[in-house]
Amino acid sequence: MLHSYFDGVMDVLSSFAVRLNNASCHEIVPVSFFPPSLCSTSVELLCTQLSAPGFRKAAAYYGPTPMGRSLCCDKVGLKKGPWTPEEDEKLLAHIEEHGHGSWRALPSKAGLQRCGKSCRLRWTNYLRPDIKRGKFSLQEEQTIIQLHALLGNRWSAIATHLSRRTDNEIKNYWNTHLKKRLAKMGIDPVTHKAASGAPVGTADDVRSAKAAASLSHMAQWESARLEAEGRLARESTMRAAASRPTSVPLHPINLPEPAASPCLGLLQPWQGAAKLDLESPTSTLTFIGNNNSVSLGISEGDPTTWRLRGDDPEREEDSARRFLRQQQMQGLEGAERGDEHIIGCGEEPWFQETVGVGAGLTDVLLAGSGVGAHGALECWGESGNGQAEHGGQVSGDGESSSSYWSGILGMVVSSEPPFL
DNA sequence: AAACGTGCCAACCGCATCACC
DNA sequence: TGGTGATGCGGTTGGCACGTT
Repeated sequence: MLHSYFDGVMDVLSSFAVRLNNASCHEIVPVSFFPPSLCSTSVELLCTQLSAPGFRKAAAYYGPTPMGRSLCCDKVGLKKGPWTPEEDEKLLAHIEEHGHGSWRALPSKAGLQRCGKSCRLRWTNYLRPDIKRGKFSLQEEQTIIQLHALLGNRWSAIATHLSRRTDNEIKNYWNTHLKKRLAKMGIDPVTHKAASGAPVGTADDVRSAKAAASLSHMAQWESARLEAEGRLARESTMRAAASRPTSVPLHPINLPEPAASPCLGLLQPWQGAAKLDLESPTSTLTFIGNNNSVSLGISEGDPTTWRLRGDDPEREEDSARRFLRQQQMQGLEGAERGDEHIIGCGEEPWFQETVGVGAGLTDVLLAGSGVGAHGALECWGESGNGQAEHGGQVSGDGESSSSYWSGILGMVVSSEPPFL
């Protein structure tokens, strides 16, 4: 049995005359490849044969293992670990010239002894030219916390709200910094609830309850808004496509892959929605309470400005009216009292211009809770190194960092996970 | 100076989902 | 419609850097 098995292995390997150098036995054949009953001497003997010219790394192409599971290309024979500058250079040069195309095919084309998966990761998490690196700003931190409260560990969705940050970077930052800080403050970083017995929430239960209600409502609000937006976006796209010459792109042509809409990104995890075919870096929704006039729009900031706002006022108003009715039925006051709620990426220039520094999701989250302005916005002051991060309502009186976290605390305390 | 502990982050792994046939 | 390969995503790990003892 054993004999025939390894005969089979050798036959298969023989069919691949892959000549590669400098690979040790265990680099070309995974340990799991061998039956546990095989003694180490036999393994070494077999390895010696496998290491012979013509057999090296051929196991990478071998099919089912004795366990019946096919081997992934990156399990065997290919280089792992940190990337060298030379490899980076090769990968960059190849992608700049040809694009990445099929990641699986890329390594051989680029002359890299890596699997496609590794190349993709290296590109998306490190080499991509539009990646922002370095210290996270307070605003980015706040955005991450807010979105995490809404989305949970959906790092890719969160990353779409933090332009130029990768999901991996955000995930790492959360795990190494933010989670610990929340935990220190007595907040469960998973549920964003006050941990039992923690000092959090003892000051003002009513306020906490309102914050929870606000956050929960926020999720519902966003869901309804996105539903309307998604429909509008699809319709607008179709209209735009029908009326626009085909040579006029929606997106800058030099963008290889337009960034997915953050807000549309939110929609998917919440509603399990299918992919929408419209991308924009944000969307805005404005309610003006007195006359129930509503504008629902999707806009994209510079340099690629195209607006759907007002494309079809009747339809937009219909969507928003329905949403307003829904909110009224839920006893929501915020949408009716003239507040302007705009959700988006707080760090984006368009966002700053539209709603002012420091506003945005936080406002919405805190609207009606009594926490808002003093809870979170005023405390956006200084980062750890003392550098002013935001021009908004910085207290400037030394509260800065601590009050910032107090604001976060007020926001997330006792909140319920959305849509569960 | 050495040993040890901790923080950090790039990279890996496995599963889920998508796309294509 | 099911199968298969490609890709995306989130959890986890390995190893380096730095601080502490």
